[in-house]
Amino acid sequence: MPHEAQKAIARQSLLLRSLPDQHVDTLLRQAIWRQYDRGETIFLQEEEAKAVHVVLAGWVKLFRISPTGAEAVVSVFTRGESFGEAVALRNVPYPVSAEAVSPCEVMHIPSPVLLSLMKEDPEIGVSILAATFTHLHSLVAQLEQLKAQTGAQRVAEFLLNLCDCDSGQCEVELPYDKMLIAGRLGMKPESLSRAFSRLKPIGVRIDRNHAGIADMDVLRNYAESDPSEK
Amino acid sequence: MPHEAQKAIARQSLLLRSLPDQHVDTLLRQAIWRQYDRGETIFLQEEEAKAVHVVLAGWVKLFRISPTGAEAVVSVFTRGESFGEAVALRNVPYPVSAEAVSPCEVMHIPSPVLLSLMKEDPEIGVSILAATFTHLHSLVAQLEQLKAQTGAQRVAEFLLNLCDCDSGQCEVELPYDKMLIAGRLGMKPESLSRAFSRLKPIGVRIDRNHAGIADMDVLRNYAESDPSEK
DNA sequence: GCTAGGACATGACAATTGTCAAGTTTGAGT
DNA sequence: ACTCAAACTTGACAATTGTCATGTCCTAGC
Repeated sequence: MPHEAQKAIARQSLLLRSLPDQHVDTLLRQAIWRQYDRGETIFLQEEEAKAVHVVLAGWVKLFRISPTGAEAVVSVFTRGESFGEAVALRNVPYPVSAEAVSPCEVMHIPSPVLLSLMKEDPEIGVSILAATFTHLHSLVAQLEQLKAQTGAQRVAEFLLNLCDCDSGQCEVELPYDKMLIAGRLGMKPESLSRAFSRLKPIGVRIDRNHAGIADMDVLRNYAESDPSEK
Repeated sequence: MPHEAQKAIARQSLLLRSLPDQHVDTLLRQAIWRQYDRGETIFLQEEEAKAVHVVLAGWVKLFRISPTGAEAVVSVFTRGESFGEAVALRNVPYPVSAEAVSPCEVMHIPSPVLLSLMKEDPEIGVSILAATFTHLHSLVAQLEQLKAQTGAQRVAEFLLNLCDCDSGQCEVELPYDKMLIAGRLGMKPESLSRAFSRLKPIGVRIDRNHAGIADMDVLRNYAESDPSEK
């Protein structure tokens, strides 16, 4: 039972925004609208994909549990972002699990609905590819970060991506748990704490309540400088 | 001027093998067939994508140069594998560069050809999504490795994926430079050397000529065990 | 056959990160 | 207001990895 506001968010999502209104209406009409509590599972790794998911509110994490039991966070999505496109259209098992990390509203588009619409208009395929490419690109960026930057530099880049403004002093508010941030950046919570300590000398001040300020230019310079110069 | 053998390899690629023969013929007829020397660039990061690429022979690496100048290897492709699908169909710039790391034969399918065929048959879109999903999946697997495994464990998994057999003693042949393997696994060449040393006690013996043997079961057990137990 | 350069191995050392073990802070529930 | 658990910080220590330097092996080119 979606509100108009929720529909508006869905329409603005990368997945749907370039499609003709008529198709979007069709999809929204047949979508499933659900709420999730913090910690609730949306789907599990190896489960077969039956829908594409669009986050309308809150935060959702995608993660993998390795054979050793360690959790690796793959990505974290919020309002207007979608995931599971490539998997849903092929009836293959999810390579990751999805869990709400805050109270969430999520729209599910059943894959048969998407597939049948795609047969009518191949443009749908392009939209799905667009969303999938965005994910590919963000994974590639993450790989580069992990392979070529230190922990503190990854934190600096994470803060940069959080802010709307792109230069000068900026207010920052961490969107979720530091434990989750640590996972997302591929480190232990203790290392994240130390990374924040290292950023203090360059003017980053974020207290326990997860808010603070930082200078974007200084951060960018730090993130892009050679690790061996420090 | 493709040989029949090359065409056969192209037909077996993940990208084309599930398409009707008629479409494959159309694509092969309009494809561009090229050779590359070791070290030659196939395309550069930020360049606009004009084609999808299918490797017919040799090895191609995709990599990014970070702002600091460090190179991060994203993936390495060989015979029957394709790349650039999601980018080519959207006229966006490549997020990575591509370079031949051995003498190569590569087939290029111009994106307009693919796009126009896709309008006739949406099934093409599904094939492209299939290939794109494979890349997504492999990037996710790589992220998990980097975030949850030690260097030596990543090497063990790399060796596992090289072999056809899945248990017992196996012959292994490293497909390319150790420098490149190190990049692919997110470490320095020196660390790779040390990782190989650590695998010696569990029966992995690979000499300078890049060939040797290893026990798959022992390797799998090593790769999946908790790093802290060692 | 000789030579030069690149790939690779190894040792010593420094920097980074994980691990373990305290302590503090915070917030939800009583 | 009190309590408890979880999130977070910090310190000490160990393990891993990067860096630098050196030496060996292999190969392409002369």
